[in-house]
Amino acid sequence: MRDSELAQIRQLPLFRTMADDSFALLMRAAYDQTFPAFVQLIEQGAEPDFLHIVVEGSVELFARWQDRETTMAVVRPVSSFILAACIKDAPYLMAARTLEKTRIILLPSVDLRAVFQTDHKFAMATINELASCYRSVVRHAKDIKLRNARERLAAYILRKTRDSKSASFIIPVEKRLLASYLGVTPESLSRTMKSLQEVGAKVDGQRVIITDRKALEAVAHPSPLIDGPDCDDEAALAGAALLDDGDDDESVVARPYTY
Amino acid sequence: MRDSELAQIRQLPLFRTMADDSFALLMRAAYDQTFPAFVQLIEQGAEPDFLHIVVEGSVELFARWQDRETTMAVVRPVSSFILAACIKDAPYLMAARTLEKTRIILLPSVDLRAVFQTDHKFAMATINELASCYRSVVRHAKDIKLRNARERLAAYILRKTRDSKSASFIIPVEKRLLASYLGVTPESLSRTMKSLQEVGAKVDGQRVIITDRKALEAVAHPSPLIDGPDCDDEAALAGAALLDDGDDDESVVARPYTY
DNA sequence: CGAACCCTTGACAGAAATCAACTAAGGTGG
DNA sequence: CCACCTTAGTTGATTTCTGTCAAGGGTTCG
Repeated sequence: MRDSELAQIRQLPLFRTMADDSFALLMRAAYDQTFPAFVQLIEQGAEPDFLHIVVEGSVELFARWQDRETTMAVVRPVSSFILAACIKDAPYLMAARTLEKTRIILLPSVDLRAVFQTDHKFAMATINELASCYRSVVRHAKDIKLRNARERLAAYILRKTRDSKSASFIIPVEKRLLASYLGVTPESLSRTMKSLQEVGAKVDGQRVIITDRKALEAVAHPSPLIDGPDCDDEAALAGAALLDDGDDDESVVARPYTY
Repeated sequence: MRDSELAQIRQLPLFRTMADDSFALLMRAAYDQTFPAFVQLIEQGAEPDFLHIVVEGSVELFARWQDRETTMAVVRPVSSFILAACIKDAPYLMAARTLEKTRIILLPSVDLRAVFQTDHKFAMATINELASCYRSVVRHAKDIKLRNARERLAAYILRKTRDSKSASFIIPVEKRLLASYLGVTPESLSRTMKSLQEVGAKVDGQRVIITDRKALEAVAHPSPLIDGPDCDDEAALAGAALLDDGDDDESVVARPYTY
């Protein structure tokens, strides 16, 4: 593995505080692999062999049931995913696939479990990571249960432009994926998007332009208790991730789901 | 606080493995309070002062947005809730109210944070607890996003009778609350319940009787990746909780949400 | 160029919410 | 003890939202 990646991983909140030799031990058996686009990395129900860390590219976490699928999150560099399954050594609840050519570091989960048995700092970091992830899913569940499709989309748009000066942004994923994340069909998303033109959001291809933020806010009623802290972008779908440690309600960007 | 409660709490997975003096320190400043029914214990957005442990009675965790409410979980003895908020020292994402006369132990969250800085065993237990809670919410989100109301209800009924010999059970909460948990209106639940008569589930007041389990399964397609491990009951809404440690996919009963 | 795929649009169907009325059970107070 | 009130639950009528099915436009890529 290249030193530059190693350094980058070392700076992740999860690994930053741990002892040098713990880190070395963890990385000793690590793999560094690059996958093409649209490769399924893990299947739900499988046993967790590795903690995954996205170094370049992006990964979709999704869930399947019968013939249906829903995307739960998109993980971007540099973040880990499926931490919880690795910790519990229990079957993955979600599946994962690359959305583009993606570079992943794979840490054997046995090593992971061994190391946080001995390295208290690492255990503390893990606690923080898990608590953040937990809160992320709770917010997602609240979003889905409390708002309708229109309100969710409006809220998403506001999240994506919250702390940027700009009144427009590029949807960072295929619209069908955004639809799935928001819990609607692509057709519904398309129509809903159109209907938002009357309340302040125009769409042009992958670009969304906010024409009336106040009006949008009147629809979405954004709340930090659903949309996350002010500083962060949509953790799950936007998320350039973060070398920053902070609390999920104070950091620059909250960590995406970890599963 | 009475010794019997103390012993019971000590046996919780979260506290069982920690050092005696850590436990004593944690309990030193603990309150033991009994609340009447329908008292709001915490409000969403508030700062977490105490980790709550339900000793007797039951507590609803719910979320609010605009004029809407949705119940996220019901916590029963002996379980803690709002662990994640206490750890992160970040605002509660959910509110909590008693559903009946309820006895609660309150542990100052500053003590909590202090103790797992020093007690590695406790940190490990916290990691396990959080990972379980995380997986619970993921399952809830999957349930909501992947199944429709009818399928969710059928799955709920199957969960409630999964490992019992009996073909019937008593709905442990008001139906309106169950409706909210399942993400539908009370009217919808009532109608959906009725519609399930044709596929194997009769309802008589608070009692649900399964007349054709196979037919119900054909609707619900129960899966451990949504409905939880075989051994457990619906963690959130059923949950007599558990002095058992186990992994959420192996224990007798998974721990409810912790927030 | 054609095939495949994403997105959009339209027409329609189905699911669930809303509004309203009614029943039944439990509690209160005369 | 009974009239009265409140509230949970049910049922019916209707609207609203969202999904489904089908078709067409636009892109990309081999």
